[in-house]
Amino acid sequence: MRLAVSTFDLANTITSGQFFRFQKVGEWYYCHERDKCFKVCQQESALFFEGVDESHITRLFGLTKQQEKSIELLKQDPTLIPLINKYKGLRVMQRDPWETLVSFQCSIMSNIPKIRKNMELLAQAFGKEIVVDGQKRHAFPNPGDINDLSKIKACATGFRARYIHAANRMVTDAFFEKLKKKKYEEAHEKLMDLPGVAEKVADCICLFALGKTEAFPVDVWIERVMQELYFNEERVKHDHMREFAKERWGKNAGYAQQYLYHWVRNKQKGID
DNA sequence: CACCAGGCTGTCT
DNA sequence: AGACAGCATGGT
Repeated sequence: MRLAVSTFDLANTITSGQFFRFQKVGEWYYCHERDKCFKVCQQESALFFEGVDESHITRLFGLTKQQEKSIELLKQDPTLIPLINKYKGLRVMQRDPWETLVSFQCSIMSNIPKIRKNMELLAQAFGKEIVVDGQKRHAFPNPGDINDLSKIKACATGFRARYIHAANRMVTDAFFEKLKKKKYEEAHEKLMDLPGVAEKVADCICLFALGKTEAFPVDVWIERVMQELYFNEERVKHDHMREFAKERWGKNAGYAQQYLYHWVRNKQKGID
C-alpha cells in the first residue's frame, strides 16, 4: 500500500523518543502496536506500508492537516523557526494509551534503548506470539495480562515492576477511552492517580496517546533546552515551564515540545 | 567506574 | 499544604 505524504519525516518521527516498539530491517521499519505488527518505509513523498490499513497509519503517525497547520502556526515563535525547518516533517504520534502508559512507567530513571528493551521483554513474557514475514514476533499484552510481579522484574524493569503490576489491575481500554473525552486538566489529574505516574509521565500519556496537544512534558532535556532558549540559562521550576508553555503556545505546546526535545537530543549526540 | 535518568516516601517547616 | 533530601535500577 502507498500513501502520498507532503510534510512527513518517518525516520525522525519514529526515533524522537515517543515510540519504542520498532525494529529497522533494511529500508523497512517493523512497527508494533498492541497486537498489530506492520512495516513501513518512506521514499521522499511516498510512504509504503503493509499489515494495517491507511487509517491506522494516519492516526498513529499524526498525518492530519490539523497537525500540519498547528506546526506551521508555531513558526510565529521566531525561536522555533530554525528547529521546525531543520526537522520539517517531525510529527507527534497518537499511540495506544495502555502501551503508552507502560512505556513511560518504564522511562522513569531510564533511557530510550532501555525502554525499548523493557517493552520487547514484556511482550515476549506476556504477549502472544505472532509471525510476520517468517519472523517470530510478540504482541503487547492487554490490560490485566501483565500480572506476575517476578516475571515483570525479569524484564529488567527493576523498581518500576510494582508500578506496572499495580497499574495493570487498575486500568482498562475503556478507562482510557473515557479520558480521551475529558479535558486535558482532568485527564492529567486522573492519570496521576496511577502508580509511577506524576506530572511528566501523565503529560506524555496525554500528548502521545490521548490527543491532548496542549500537554507539555518536562524532563531534564526539556528543562535544559528551555533554560537555554527562553530563560537566559537561569534555573526554572518545571511547573513554571509548563505555565510558560501554556501561555506561549496554548493548544500547540505539545508540538513545540517535540521539536525542542528532538533538537536538543540530536544536538547533544552531535547529529546534524 | 562515576554518571545518568522521574516518582515515591518520609521529614521538616 | 508545600519544599526537599534520599532512595531504587540497569546501562554506558
